[in-house]
Amino acid sequence: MPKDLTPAAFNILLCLAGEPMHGYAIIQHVKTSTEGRVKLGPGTLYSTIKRLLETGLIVESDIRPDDDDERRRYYTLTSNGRKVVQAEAQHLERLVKQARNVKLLRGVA
Amino acid sequence: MPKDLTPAAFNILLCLAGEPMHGYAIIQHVKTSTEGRVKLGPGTLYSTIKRLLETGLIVESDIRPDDDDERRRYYTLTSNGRKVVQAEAQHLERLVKQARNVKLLRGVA
DNA sequence: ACTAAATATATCTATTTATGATATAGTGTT
DNA sequence: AACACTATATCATAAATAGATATATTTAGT
Repeated sequence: MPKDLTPAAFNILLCLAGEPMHGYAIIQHVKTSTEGRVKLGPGTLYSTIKRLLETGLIVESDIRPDDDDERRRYYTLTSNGRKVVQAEAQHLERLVKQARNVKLLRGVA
Repeated sequence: MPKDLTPAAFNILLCLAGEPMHGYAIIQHVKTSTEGRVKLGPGTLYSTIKRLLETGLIVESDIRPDDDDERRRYYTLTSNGRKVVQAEAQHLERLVKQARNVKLLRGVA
């Protein structure tokens, strides 16, 4: 029974579900895609990445573009990581439906 | 600028957006409405309620049914609490859309 | 070439949250 | 009376987050 993801972990996995990415790119991707609402600091980012590696939800990959910045470390979702982030997304979807049911959001439930 | 809600705080406010409720009822409501996926323990519940009272997102109300259990303490959303939970719901809605965009969920974005 | 800003990862401490156990007591059922 | 359930509350611990600091590389401007 996978206990559910912290907000930081979910945001990171959501990025990686799009494409493999390195840490710094994740910070910026989260920042722009949420229009500044979510700011991952380095402390949260790297400690969460460490945890995600330990729990096998992501792995480091050596695939990278030619002439890429050597410092970058790329991460990809594992198949289990994908399952877990998908389950969390479904959970959030249900919460959003509930929010509609109590008129916090417009539209049909 | 209201920093965003913790998962526990969001779940509690989402309950109260439906109707005023007392603590123990919130625990059970969250449990049943999430089909057991979210379990609020007493530690998380009461410390989060305390915080929500301090930040003015909820207030205690003395309105209760006749012959109700005296021990119960009912809470209601303040207008600011409603605004904050609504903003968080909108944020979650965007995350769900992103999840659809990367094919973690089915359906149209 | 020199400089400054941005990129990139990593660690550390402090603060904030979450968890689970324990405590206490009222209520309802058999 | 005994028991399970309801109801709130606190405590100690553990986990997660935030923000500062450190270090080094890369890129852009002058």
